[in-house]
Amino acid sequence: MHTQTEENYLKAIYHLSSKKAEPINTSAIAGSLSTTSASVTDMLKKLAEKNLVEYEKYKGVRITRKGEKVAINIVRKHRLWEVFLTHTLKFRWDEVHSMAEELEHVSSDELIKRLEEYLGFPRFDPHGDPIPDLLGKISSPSSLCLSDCEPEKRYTLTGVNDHSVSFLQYLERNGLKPGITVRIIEIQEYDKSMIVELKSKSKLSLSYEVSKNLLVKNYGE
Amino acid sequence: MHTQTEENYLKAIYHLSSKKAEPINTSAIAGSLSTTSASVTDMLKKLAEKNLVEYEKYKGVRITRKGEKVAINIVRKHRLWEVFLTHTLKFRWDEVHSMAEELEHVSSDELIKRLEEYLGFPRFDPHGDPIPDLLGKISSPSSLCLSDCEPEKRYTLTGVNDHSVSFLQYLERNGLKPGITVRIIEIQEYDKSMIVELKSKSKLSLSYEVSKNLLVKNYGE
DNA sequence: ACTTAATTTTAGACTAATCTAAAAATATTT
DNA sequence: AAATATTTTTAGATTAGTCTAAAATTAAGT
Repeated sequence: MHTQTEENYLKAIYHLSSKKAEPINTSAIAGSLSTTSASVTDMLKKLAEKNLVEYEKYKGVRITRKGEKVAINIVRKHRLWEVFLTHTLKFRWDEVHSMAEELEHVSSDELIKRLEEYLGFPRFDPHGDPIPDLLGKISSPSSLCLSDCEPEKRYTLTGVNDHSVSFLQYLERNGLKPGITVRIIEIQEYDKSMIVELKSKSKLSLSYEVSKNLLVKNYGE
Repeated sequence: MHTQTEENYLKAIYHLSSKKAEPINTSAIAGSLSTTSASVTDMLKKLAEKNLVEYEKYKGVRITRKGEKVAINIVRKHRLWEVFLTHTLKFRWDEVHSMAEELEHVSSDELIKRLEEYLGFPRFDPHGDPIPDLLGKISSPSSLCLSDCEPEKRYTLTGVNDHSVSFLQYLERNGLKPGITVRIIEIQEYDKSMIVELKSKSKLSLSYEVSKNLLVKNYGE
């Protein structure tokens, strides 16, 4: 259907579109794919030719409905494979990204349908990101940040804003996995760091930088 | 490590080496990869450069120890993914080949180790072909052909010689899956066709062409 | 052994994706 | 608004893989 490279460009443009305002400029895409602006320009022409993006010289690019459908399907595959790798094969959540980057390009849609069914139609991947369904519908993830939460209450960890391996490994080392419950003991005024208690009764100090990158929902919801 | 194309060439040369006598000639490789002899020649030079094959102009090619290691690892991945697709995701055995052709190029060796463990260290794929272990060791598959078997005895179906989709679908339609038991009722002298009885007591006539392509072991062994 | 046939390799060209360096367009600063 | 800086695009080259058509080599047939 489309080459792996085309799929990676579309995925990058799709992700950038949901963060920054459109249109997306060339260098942003080059940055997120670790390539040069010259290469991006070439590819944008090709994608525009196929009606996957709307591109005007020097004006940046926006993804079309058609391109978005392709991108969402890649994201869907990526996140389902991540669930498979953590849930079925017991990889840690900081290990799965690069493997899923390869698996997401395996073409069969029937394969991914069966995988989804086998995994029990999960709605979120191990990092708390929502998994698009067969029609491309995406349930909205929790948008509540731990940094905006109140002392004394309990919260369930649902996802992260920072997907970097180093952050995920930091969480892993401190027993902070998705699904886990924390109770905020107190918030320090001077640096906004907070002390939380885990289920195991052990206490943990989280910097503002960390709590800002943790997504939660109210306990019991 | 190696490109997908290089891996496919090595796999083809490896498979040809186990069927025909070495050295393997250019057109045989071209045939099995549906490409041209010119392309094969180019690739052989590149593989020879990397010490993956021994190649001498006009003399054909033979795979090296190093090349064989790479090829066996691809075969290992291919067959483990086939087990996953049939066993875990419930695909029919005639459906899995093309998907496994893509999955076999996913690079992570750790992934395949975990998959093997999850599947319970299967020794044969759904078509009865042996799965190389981590060290490249391959247990020898059954080499007993149903066409060489005797009337009145019972046999367990273990594999096939012909891996074509049409043959596999023929078997599927007639309830002939690996693991199934058949009893030979009689063998016709004039065309060597045989009548076999399945577990369900239903009788089936198999042409010599079919029985020649079915691998079995003695029931109970 | 000599001619013909088949196979294999080279030569040259093409596509996809990439790069560097230079040119063009846009944005920013004073 | 002119000068400078930044961004983006073009131009030209490179690598991997592929092809067709022609040349070189090996094999086969009489």
